[in-house]
Formats: sequence, structure tokens, C-alpha cells
Amino acid sequence: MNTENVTTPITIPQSQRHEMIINLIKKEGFVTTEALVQHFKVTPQTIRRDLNELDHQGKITRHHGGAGQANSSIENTHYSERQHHLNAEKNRIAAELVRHIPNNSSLFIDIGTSTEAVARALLNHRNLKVVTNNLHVAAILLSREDFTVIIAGGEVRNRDGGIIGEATRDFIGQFCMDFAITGISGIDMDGNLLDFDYHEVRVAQVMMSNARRTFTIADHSKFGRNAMIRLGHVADIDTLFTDAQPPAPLLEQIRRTNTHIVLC
Amino acid sequence: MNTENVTTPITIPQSQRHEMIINLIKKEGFVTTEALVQHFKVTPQTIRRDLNELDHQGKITRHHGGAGQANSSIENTHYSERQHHLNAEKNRIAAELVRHIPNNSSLFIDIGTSTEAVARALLNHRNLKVVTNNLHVAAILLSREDFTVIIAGGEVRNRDGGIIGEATRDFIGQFCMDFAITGISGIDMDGNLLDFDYHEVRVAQVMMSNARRTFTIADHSKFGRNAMIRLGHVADIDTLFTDAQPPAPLLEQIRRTNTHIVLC
DNA sequence: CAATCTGCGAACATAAACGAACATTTAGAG
DNA sequence: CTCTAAATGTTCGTTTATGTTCGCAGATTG
Repeated sequence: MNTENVTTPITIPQSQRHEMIINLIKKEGFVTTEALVQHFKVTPQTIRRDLNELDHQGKITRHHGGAGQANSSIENTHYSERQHHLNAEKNRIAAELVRHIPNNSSLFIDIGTSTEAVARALLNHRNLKVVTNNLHVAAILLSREDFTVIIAGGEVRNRDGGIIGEATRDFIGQFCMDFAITGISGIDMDGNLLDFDYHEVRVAQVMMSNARRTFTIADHSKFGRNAMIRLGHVADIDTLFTDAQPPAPLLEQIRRTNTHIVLC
Repeated sequence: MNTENVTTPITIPQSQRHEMIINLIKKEGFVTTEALVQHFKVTPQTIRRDLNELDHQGKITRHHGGAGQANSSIENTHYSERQHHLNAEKNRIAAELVRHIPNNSSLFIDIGTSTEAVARALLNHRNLKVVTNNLHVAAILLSREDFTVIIAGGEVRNRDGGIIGEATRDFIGQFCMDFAITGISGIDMDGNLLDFDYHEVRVAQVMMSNARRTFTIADHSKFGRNAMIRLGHVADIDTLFTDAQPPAPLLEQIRRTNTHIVLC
């Protein structure tokens, strides 16, 4: 059979292989390196490189001997122990972000694990006023007695403690704050801010338009990542906090705007 | 469910085995080392290493001869802060109270440390719908994916995570639930329910009038304790859960009503 | 009490998986 | 066509997972 391979050069390009690996993992839950080697007829080293890259992008989770589904860990233990290697980055970015926020200021804080990292980093500030639709953020900030915490009402998502919906949007719209702290699910090469949930996006938009300055936090896994809903454009935000140089096309887009970018 | 009696010539990677062990323990409650050895066809030493690691991660609890479920997450984690005043009593009363609440029912849960104890006790129920103005209650109940948690919006009190005010009252008024779970600051000898905060009382009143049945929890320190604001009368509630026989005059008052009293 | 059994952990050995560095092939631009 | 950069293959030293052996501690039994 091997001799016939010359007539069938099934040279699968890297990008397509990556996509197939992700789909395989989504379907099977887990694949071994060896299985991928046999499936794609490449060397283990190539598969390892693929898996490392996909893991670095946050799309899968690398294990010894193979890889599994990414971080769908909605499971037990509220973000208490796991050091999802992106967590270190998020904390570093958050630490830098809060240096741009003075005491006595007022903030919107949106849904997202990144914004929760910001909330924790804010605990050393004084006398903040915070409006949030994130239950975890509210719980974190409550420990400071000099903070005023206002939470939006509505149904709380089990997944992440987020509160969204029509009523939430109207509630948020009552306030006008100094800063809006938002996360984002993806930024495409044209500079579009993208997210997965329509209602979540609507709330974020209200926060951004009702804040004097908008700070957005996005780790490197967000660059080039696609999502369905358009939240806005990098031009709409004041400062983008990230941990790695964005890809060239995106960087070019940002340079054309007045948006600052802070590498941490 | 596929049958487990598979003869697997392929070796199961560590990460997969760990996941399977967790699921097994979740289903069975407890597994012996020997059972895992036979199931995965590995040596006891490997299983011990697995169990030790998972225990270290807090996902299971190691025992002699095997491992069992981890002590249900919430219990140990973020309740180092709370006041421990009469905590044992409150938990005992809460445990009894939840026995009167069926699965699939809908509840209001009010502000108070007693009601937080109820929330924790409810974690073994299924499929509840809860409307609350207590941030801690919402955070506790979020860990159950089959619960629907709805939180009122507004300023959050640093003191106890309570949310009160006009808007809160209106928000609560939108709902009509099976049960209202409320605490109380004091009950005088005439059977008046008393509290300290006017806004808090108004919210509790709405909950009680919009619920089909009202359960009130009051430990013995509440009997004869005076407070400024009248919330209502024992006649307004359906069942009073407490840990000690009320004083005779109060008991007499209660006997004159249709209110049940449950001693725990 | 001693003898024995059982589960446990430490220490070591081995095979598989891994990552880094370098070589080779392939794809695309000039 | 050549040239270059990216992708892939190859080699080798290192790390990780697992098995194996042995000694220890607590429980049971004679």
C-alpha cells in the first residue's frame, strides 16, 4: 500500500490539521499523541508541536500522552486552586491595569475571568464605587468596607456568575462611571471586538458608552480568535491591556486609532 | 452507558484515568484501591499515586484502602470570614427546615446568616428556583447547576452581602414563589416579629406576601429580643423553626394561631 | 505477647513521552 | 529557475509515568 502513496499525496496543511485535531478532541474528549500520529501519518514531534501550539492558544489542554478538551472546567471548585497557565498572565495583566486606576474613582466591571482578576487586584485600592453584573466580582470587592458595590439584578448564570438580560442592561444604563473594565472573547485582524453571547455584548456596550474611559483586558489567546457577535472595534476602547505583542495586521489596525496598548 | 468489561489492550493515559476515577467516585461515592487496580489493570502503587495527587488537588478524599468524595467544595472554602455566633444551632435548624422543602420548588431567601445556613443545607436538593437579595446565598447556590438563581439588583451592603431598597422591593414583587425563607432579629412576647432595618423589613414583607408558605428561622437568642421595626406577627408565618421552647407567653400566643412550630 | 496480614510509601529501574537543536523537505515569491 | 521561510523529519539527552522491591505501621489472630 505504501507504494501507492505517491499517487495520493494527502498532504494535509497545518492549519487544516489543527482544525481536525480540535474537532477530534471535541468529539472524543481525548486523543493520544500516538492516535494522531497514525491518523495524520506524521511524526510524533509534529503532533507535539501542534498540540503545544493549540494549548498555548487555549483551544485544547495538553496532557502527557495526548490532549483533552480545553478548560471547559465548569466543574467543581470555583476558580480557587487551578493555575490554568493563562491565569498567571491574567493576574499579571490585571496588576498592571489597576495601576492606571486612581483611588476614589468609579468603575463598571463586566463579566469574565479576566475582570475577576482585576477585581482581586483592586483590593488594595481605596474608596472605589463599582457597578457590576458579575456575582464573583461583587463577592470579591465586598471584603473592602470602603468600597461601594452595586450589583445588577436578574438571573445568575451558573457557569460564571454573570447576570445578563434586558433588565440588566437598563439597570447598568442608570449609571455613568469613570472607567469600564471589560474582557473580550476574541479580536479579529480587522480590530473587531468579538464575543459569543448577544445579551452579554449588549450589557458591555452600555458600560462602554456610559464610561469616560474604557479599559479592555485580552490575553494573547484572544488574538485572531473568532466569535459570532460583534461588540465593537478597538477604536472604541481607550486602552487595551495584553500580555503579548498582537499579530502585525491587528497591531497596524490599532496604530491607526487613538487606542493605547499596554504590554505586561 | 457502555459496559465496563472492556479488555483494553491500549494503555489509558494518566489524565484520562484521573478523570475516570473522579467520575467513578462521584457515582459510587467510594472506590477501593483494589477495585481501581482491577479496573485499570495497573499496579496498586500507580493507583495510590493517582489518589494521592487527586486528593492533593482537593478533588477527592483519600482513605485507607481507597478514596471517597471530596468534602463538598463550598463548605471549607470561603466561609472563614463569617460570624460563628450560634452556628451549630443555625445549621441544625436549617437541616430540619430543608426537610420541609421538596425538590423542584421555588423559594424566596431573605437576608441573614440563618438563611445562609439554609442555603447551604439546600445544596443537596434538586432543581430549585431561588429568588434572593442576599449575595452570599446566591454564591452558595450557584454551585448547583440545576438551580435557577435570581438575584435582586442594587447596592450591596458590605456588612452582610444584603441588597435592599426601593428597587429591590419592586424587583422581588415581580415573583410569586412556593416558599419564603426569612430570618428575624427578634420576637416579643406578643408574637410581633421585629427587625432593625426599615428597608430590610419592607423587602421581607413583600417576600412573605408573595409566597404560598412562609418559613421563619429563629434561634433561642431571638425570643424576647426587642427591635424597632415591626415586620409582622407570628400569625403571618406558616412555620417557625427554632432550637428551643419559646417562653410561655410567646408559646401561648403562637398556640392561638395556625402557625406551626418545629423544635430542632 | 508474637506472628501474620494488609495497605502504604520510599527508593530504584525501565520504558515511553517529551523538548531542543539540527537537518531536510516543501511552498511560495522573485 | 533560484532563494527563502515555514513546516516537517531526525537525533539525542531529559523528564515523566509506571512497575518492582522492600521496609514500616496498624490491625487481626494465635
